[in-house]
Amino acid sequence: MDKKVVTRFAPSPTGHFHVGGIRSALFNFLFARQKGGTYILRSEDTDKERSKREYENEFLELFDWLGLKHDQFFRQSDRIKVYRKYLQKMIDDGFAYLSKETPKEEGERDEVIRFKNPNKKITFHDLVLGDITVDTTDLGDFVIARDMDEPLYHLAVVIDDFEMEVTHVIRGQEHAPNTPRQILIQEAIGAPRPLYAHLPLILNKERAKLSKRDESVPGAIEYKKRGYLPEALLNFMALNGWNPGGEQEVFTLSELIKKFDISKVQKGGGIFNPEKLEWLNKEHMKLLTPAEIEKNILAWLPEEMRNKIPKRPSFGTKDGLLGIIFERISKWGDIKEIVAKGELDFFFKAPEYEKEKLIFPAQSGSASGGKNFNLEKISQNIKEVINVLQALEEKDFTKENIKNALMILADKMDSRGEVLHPVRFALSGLDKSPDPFIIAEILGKNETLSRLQKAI
RNA sequence: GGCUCUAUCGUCUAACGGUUAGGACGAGUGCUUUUCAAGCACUAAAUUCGGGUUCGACUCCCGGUAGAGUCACCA
Repeated sequence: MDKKVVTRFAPSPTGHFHVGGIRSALFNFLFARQKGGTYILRSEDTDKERSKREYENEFLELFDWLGLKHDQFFRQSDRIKVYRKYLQKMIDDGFAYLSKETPKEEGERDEVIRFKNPNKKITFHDLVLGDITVDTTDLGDFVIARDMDEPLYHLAVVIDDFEMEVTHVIRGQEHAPNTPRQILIQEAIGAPRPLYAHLPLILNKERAKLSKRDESVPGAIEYKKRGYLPEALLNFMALNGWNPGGEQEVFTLSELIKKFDISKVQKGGGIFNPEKLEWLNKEHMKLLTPAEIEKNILAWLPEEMRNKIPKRPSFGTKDGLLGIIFERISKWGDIKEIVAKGELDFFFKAPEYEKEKLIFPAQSGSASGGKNFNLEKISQNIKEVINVLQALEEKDFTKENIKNALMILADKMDSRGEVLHPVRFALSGLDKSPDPFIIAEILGKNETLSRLQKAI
């Protein structure tokens, strides 16, 4: 029988968590879930100077939002006694020793604990990279602890993975060169060697590793703040450096759990592509139920709009107000942007505009152009529109009926824009807007007629 | 610089000795009852370079080149 799978993701709370870490966490999570194993989250805060609880809280919030639920949680600063025990044993067994030092930098001790390097070649098998051999002689007798109560990263990691019975160490490729020294420590404390899988790095546009200080790609929690969908982000991260083989690109978390295959992980690093994330997010939004979409759009709308929103019968449909907003965004946060640009204002109050703008703009390249039209002609057209719309009953004031009525008029003109544009502009006050029929329906008969009247 | 790793369209990737080298994002063009958005269709776009091995190489081997990572009393 195989041992029960145990994976772990071990971030250090020394800065804002970056998106690259999401994928490491995700792959550990996927692998454990798929194998019915355990997924451990471990906060590596042995560096007292730089570790901050606020950063830990940040990634805790992030994983909660993403739905990457861990089975166990550990904090290394809670385990100092454990490390001390192993440290003492290593010293007793001659694998480590106290070393007198001359401090080179401020804060450095004059006595540290060094690992007695046996200076040998270590070969380990990597599930992604294959066999890797490194001569550890270059490492020298490296420092494993400042003192008995201040272990350093490599020591703490090895002890924790051993005690927590971690079977698979899945982490970023930047750790690959460090692996041999961790193996050395394992051998010294008699720990079994876990299976390693070093993931390709996620790079920024400059092809450099994503880091906590990177400005070009925002910190992970930003994606929550900007209204991305957790599953979309996860889906996107999964597809950077891994691919199940088919042509499907949109996956839910449970599909990812089923399809994940560590042998299909890429070797080379991949650049983080924000446009693709944007597209994928929209794809996941389309998977939401109408009720979920309504709830989210309403939640992201400013309060004053939310309270005054015109709820026509068409409200929740593709051609209703929600539909209009939905097709213009690819993440919830975009709502704030279109609101800021004033693109929604006309639904809430009659637009102000210069009357000349009612004139259908001359088509570029068209010989006849729009010069023939003047305000009188436009005014005449709008009057006819009003007459036609008057005839519609309040209950029949729907997109289809309005369109049928107006198109008859529009088709009589040299160009449909001669009537369609002034109507659209009178209703919206914008050069670019949804089509006039939809706007009219959303506004309702009274408001539509009043705005047209005003235009005249 | 030493060590380690990597290399298919601009980007993410498929093809694990035999394909007109496929898909997606993005871009461009066009269509769709004015515009915008959305949608649809089409187009352009890649095997880093040399050598081998083989009937046949994106695929295997060697070398060059390029890129990345790592060499802390950080993780």
